[in-house]
Amino acid sequence: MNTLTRKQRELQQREQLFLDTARQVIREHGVSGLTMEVIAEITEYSKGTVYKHFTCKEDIMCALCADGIEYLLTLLNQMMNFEGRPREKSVIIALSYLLYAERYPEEFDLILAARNTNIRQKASPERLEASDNADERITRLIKEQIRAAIKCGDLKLQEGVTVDQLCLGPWALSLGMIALYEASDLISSIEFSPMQETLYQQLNFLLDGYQWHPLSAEFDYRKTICNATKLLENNTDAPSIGSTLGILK
Amino acid sequence: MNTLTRKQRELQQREQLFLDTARQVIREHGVSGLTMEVIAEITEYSKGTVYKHFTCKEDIMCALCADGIEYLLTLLNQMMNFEGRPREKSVIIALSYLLYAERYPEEFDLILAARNTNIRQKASPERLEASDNADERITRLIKEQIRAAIKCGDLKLQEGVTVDQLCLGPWALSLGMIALYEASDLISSIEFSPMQETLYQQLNFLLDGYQWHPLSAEFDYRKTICNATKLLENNTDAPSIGSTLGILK
DNA sequence: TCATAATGTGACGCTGCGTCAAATTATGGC
DNA sequence: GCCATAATTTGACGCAGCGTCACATTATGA
Repeated sequence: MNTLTRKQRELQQREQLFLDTARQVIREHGVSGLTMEVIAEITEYSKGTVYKHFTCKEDIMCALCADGIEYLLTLLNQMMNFEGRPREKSVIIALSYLLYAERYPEEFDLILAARNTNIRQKASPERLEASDNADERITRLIKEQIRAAIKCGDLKLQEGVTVDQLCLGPWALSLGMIALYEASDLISSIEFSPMQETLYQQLNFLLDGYQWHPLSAEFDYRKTICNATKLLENNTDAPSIGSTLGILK
Repeated sequence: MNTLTRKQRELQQREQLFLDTARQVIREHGVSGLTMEVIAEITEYSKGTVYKHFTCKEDIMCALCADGIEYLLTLLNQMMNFEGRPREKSVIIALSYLLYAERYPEEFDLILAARNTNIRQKASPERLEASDNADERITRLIKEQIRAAIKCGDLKLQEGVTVDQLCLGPWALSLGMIALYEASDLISSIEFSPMQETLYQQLNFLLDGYQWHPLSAEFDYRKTICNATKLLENNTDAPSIGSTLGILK
């Protein structure tokens, strides 16, 4: 029993090592620089061993993606403890997604890619489930805010509008905005203001449209953001995301 | 001179043939089913000839993407002739993007992929420019509506908000929503209502947030959509997108 | 009719994925 | 400590698909 758990621990550690290595490679050379060979070389294991953990490259990508969201969640959960109106918290959630993307654009490529049919078709069912799980936890967080807002009267569900749809709105807006900004060097027809600014503003418009109180005209969400951002920035650097080993500096 | 233009015409025709073939392959087998070999085989040319037209696979993907947007634009331009308030037209633009994605999900994968660094880095400068060009024309269309709305008093630009930012909002919302719905089978934590319904609703909220009149409570945009949708559906099937040859049914 | 230029071809080399038989290492009974 | 057996690790191998280029084919026009 003891032996077994030690083995399992070692396996888990190695898996984490592979993932950290993969993440590092992606940060340095982009998703296209990630190959199974490279992971094996850096970790000084063989390709075969890497394949004991992951069915294919796409499997690693999905795992990284889920891991990233998981990490975001730990940060968010910390932040959710502060006292504040539900709308404040919603804004923070949406923007933290963006902060993550701004800090690690290569990894955000992953988050977009992992929503792509071709990737998902190849990844193993277990990874997909893990990925789904991470998504679920993040949507739960958002939905909690919506429900809280409804409960305290800040928000009223209009006829024919569901909580799930309200959850999709800011999510889609953030995701789409990040995707567009990632490609902003390609899009010459738009003058791109700082992404944070634009998303903040559009998000306010959207939530104002929901009639989610306090409306942006009645409240200074900038202050909320400012505090939360500081909190996040202090934290993000600490450990390599998802790594308990800190092998990769 | 005459010979030269004939030659050029032939070249152009062949390029279109390659593109149509590639599109067809993607529709049938997804982006991952697209290989240079397959295109060569189907068209009964050799790989080398395909490479005379496109520098690499990513180059074809970018070209297809630009072509798709170009096609969307021709449809949109037709529709823009109807009498209507600027907000009506904006809603139509955003939703037609979605209709295109719903009809050809494989191709929408392309639109997402073409915004991805790894693809863009490989494509040729010329393709990127063509792609940028298509984007520009579509943003111009959106911005026209915004400016028209400002001019006729339906919309007032708030302090610190630019036309470009207002253009990014609905664009990001649509793009993000489509991306999320593409992955909806993976996301079990959300109950997905029909995508059109959700996007329509969220878009209304966003534009209401802009205080873009007439507000959704004051006007039935559903009717606008309904008419426009019919128009689009009749048209979309006619020619294979971008193809003047109609070789592929 | 033939020399020359333009165009098209597919065999080839390369990279990176994923596999699997063989080598290496760990385990546990004596 | 020794050996049989099981578990783990390895890297050579086969394969697919990309992109190239020397050669083959076709067009041009003198």
